Amino acid sequence: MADHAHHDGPPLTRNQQAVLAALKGADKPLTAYDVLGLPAIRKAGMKAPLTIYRALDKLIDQGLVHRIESLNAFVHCGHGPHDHATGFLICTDCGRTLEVHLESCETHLAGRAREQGFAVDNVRVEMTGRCPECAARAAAS
Amino acid sequence: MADHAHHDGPPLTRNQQAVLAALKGADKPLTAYDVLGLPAIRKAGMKAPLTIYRALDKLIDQGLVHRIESLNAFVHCGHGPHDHATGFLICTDCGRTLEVHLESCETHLAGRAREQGFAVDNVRVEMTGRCPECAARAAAS
DNA sequence: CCAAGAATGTAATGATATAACGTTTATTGT
DNA sequence: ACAATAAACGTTATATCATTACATTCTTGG
Repeated sequence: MADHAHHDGPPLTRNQQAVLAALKGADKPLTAYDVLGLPAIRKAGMKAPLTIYRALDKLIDQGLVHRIESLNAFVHCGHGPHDHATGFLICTDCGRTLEVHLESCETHLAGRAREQGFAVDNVRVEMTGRCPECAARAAAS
Repeated sequence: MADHAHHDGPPLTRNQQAVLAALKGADKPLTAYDVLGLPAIRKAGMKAPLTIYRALDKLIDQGLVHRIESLNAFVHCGHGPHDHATGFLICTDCGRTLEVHLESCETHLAGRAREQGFAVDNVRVEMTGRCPECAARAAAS
């Protein structure tokens, strides 16, 4: 099996692979400096923030990683590349995020924009709240 | 007329008034350091970033100002305080933003979250693209 | 007035992100 | 294969965004 099973962009470089693997292995979004601090990343020889940001930029271009604006953090896109808008559910208790696809909503949102004469390129939705586990734990207490 | 016509929260302090006035006078979102650099702000005696951030925090609490996450910038809420979600249309050419209300969309978005067992507190939507003026200018060239 | 809480001032620092420049590695055309 | 080009990378410094810590002043209710 190729090292880019769901992916038809250019093959990933060593640095890009290392950063993508780091995000895949994390259970929540990581900042660039979080990534930089990981042993596996240091082992791969990456030691400057710019190295991480460059890899992240490419991964984002290819749709393999998303940036969570309100956290200044990055998360692996579990659904593989896709072209419709995505939303993120961010748990304020545990910090984990869930990605939701917004096929239908996107049309609606972009429509609200078009009413204003605005030509939309990109839609980002971030919602904070409690994930099922944390909501349950809070209810139990 | 009182100095808080559409507003029933606590009266604004001098610093808060100065920062709010700065944002009202700007034609696009300002960063905290943009605000700090304004002559009117220096005249008001504010000279440290923290002073600006503290005022912004209070204004945001009261719904008079919104933070645009993807710009790390702040904008006056032209609609007065409100409790439904808002979206921002951010022009990538001129940097101006338009605020749109998402009464109907919010339900939809929160519904997508609820499907996942997620209890949503807060919804933020940011869309990038071209404003009517910049789209027209681009088409003309 | 006086105590309590909120807001502010000041300095230092922490956290996030990019610029500038040179070198190395990969790709492409011939 | 080889040179030309482009992409990625390394290194250092720096720019940009935000908070901690602690002392002081202002406001407000008793």
